[in-house]
Amino acid sequence: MQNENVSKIKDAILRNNELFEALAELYKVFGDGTRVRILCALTQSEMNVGEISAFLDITQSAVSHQLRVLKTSGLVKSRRSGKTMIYSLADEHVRTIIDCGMEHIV
Amino acid sequence: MQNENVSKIKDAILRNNELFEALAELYKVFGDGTRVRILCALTQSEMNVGEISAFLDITQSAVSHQLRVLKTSGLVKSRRSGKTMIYSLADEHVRTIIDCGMEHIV
DNA sequence: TGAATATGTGAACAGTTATTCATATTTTGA
DNA sequence: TCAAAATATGAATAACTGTTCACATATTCA
Repeated sequence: MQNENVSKIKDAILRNNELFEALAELYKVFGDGTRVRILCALTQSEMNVGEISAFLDITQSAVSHQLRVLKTSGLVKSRRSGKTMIYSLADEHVRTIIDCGMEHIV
Repeated sequence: MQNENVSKIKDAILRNNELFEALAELYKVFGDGTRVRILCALTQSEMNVGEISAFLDITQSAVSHQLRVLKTSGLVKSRRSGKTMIYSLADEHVRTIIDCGMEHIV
């Protein structure tokens, strides 16, 4: 009886699309080479847009567009420093998720 | 001098697109609601195509298409049992990656 | 203030992708 | 062997996404 309820709860959770959609949305952000490279660069140190652009050899515009995606999804944060905007990882989860994926690849 | 070399190595790695492209490819697979739901369903127990289709209320064809993606990318494996094909998670990494993402959401 | 530098943004285009529909393939059981 | 059941697959369509280009915005410093 207890087990039956637990099972029902599990089913209810599994049928709940919202949570999985949110999970998929998160991974979707990681599912782009440019964004992953930006995130990985930021695991080393914070950088401004120009530095990211030069370091990864990606157009400034493309970097800016992707930084917006990353910021909107809460993976990076930014602060202004004079004329430049300095970006950094929003929290440690980002590092963890990257490591987690790397673990599977290597 | 040692630090300089380490730094150069880090740079070399960071500039290496292939690894990050592979990482992005992996996450791209998780970046779809249907696939995530299938994977999550399989964390509970192995299932055949019809069961997955009924359980998640997704067209048999759509499930089959996505299972192929999941299998090609090494996230699920399958075995035949009579007329049905039973799918299950390929390894524990899948569970770990899902948990890792969930951790960030909740 | 105004030029220069750094970054953000909108539109457009090209490429990718997920679903559906129809149909092919494979296996079982009579 | 043949019909039925289960799964796979190819083509087509619709929707989404990343980059580029041109330009807007914002900040510094002379």
